[in-house]
Amino acid sequence: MASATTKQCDPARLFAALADRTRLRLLNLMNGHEVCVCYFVEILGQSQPKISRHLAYLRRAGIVAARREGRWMHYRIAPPADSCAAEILRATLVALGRDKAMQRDLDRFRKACCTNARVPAFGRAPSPAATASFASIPAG
Amino acid sequence: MASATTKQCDPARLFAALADRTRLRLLNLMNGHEVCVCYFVEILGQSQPKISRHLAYLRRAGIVAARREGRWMHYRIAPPADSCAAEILRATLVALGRDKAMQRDLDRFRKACCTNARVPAFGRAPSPAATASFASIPAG
DNA sequence: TCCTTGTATACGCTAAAGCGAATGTATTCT
DNA sequence: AGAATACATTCGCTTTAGCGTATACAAGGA
Repeated sequence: MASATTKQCDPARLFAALADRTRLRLLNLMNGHEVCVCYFVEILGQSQPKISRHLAYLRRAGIVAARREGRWMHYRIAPPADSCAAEILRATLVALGRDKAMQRDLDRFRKACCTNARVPAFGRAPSPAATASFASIPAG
Repeated sequence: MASATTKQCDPARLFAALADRTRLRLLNLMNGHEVCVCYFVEILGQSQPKISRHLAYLRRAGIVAARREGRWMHYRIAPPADSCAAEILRATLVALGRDKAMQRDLDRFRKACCTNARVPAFGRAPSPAATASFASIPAG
């Protein structure tokens, strides 16, 4: 209980975490889902270390949380303890939902989920599971 | 009218503008007021070029607007055209209002406004004028 | 145990951000 | 016109961020 005062409400840190397009794309994909790293790599078309580093960044910023399942790591959005930070993140996710490129990412994500077993890149990776979404986005 | 589609809704740019403590302090002071540069310099205790550069940054990001009055420049928060960006900015200002250091800045600002003519640093600078505030902050 | 798979981290590099100091520019005062 | 005031911009420097490449680690399968 010593660290109950979460103390991480420094807004500049939060904004620094959000000030990168790749990280915003990751957050957008995690909006409402718990996503495996291999999905990020496939959908964003970026190198695995790059994805991994940005996920670590988001994790250190207290925005996302991770869960291991065998060899796979699942990432999800973690509601910040500070209500103001949570509100900013919520507004951000809504804004991302309006971005064309972000919508295309989600389209590819949905398609990948359907054809999971058929896409070689995903191997035997478990399918993404739904989480509480911060902002409901009409699908298209 | 050719640039009616404001197009500047790139979230990463907005967050980059917000990802600096000095700029957040400036925005906080502008919340509800149109503020002269000399006030920023005095209250933040930072060099004038530094203040000026950060104000220029915020202006290029489309977050603040400036108005000249004789030798003085007044800066104010400019509501972003994009509603999502505006919402993020609003939430940000609310968050800043909870920050201790930001509250102290506002205290010093209010005190400076009262003793305007007596503080040498302000010379004959006009007093700040109220603007629509994005987030009402209880002065406690 | 060795090999493979999925992910994280370390390293070296390049580009960009932020800063202080100096200088430039616009406006007013005398 | 010349000096003073208020602010903006430039320059050189240091720090930091992001990237690709290579490597380390962790778990499962053979």
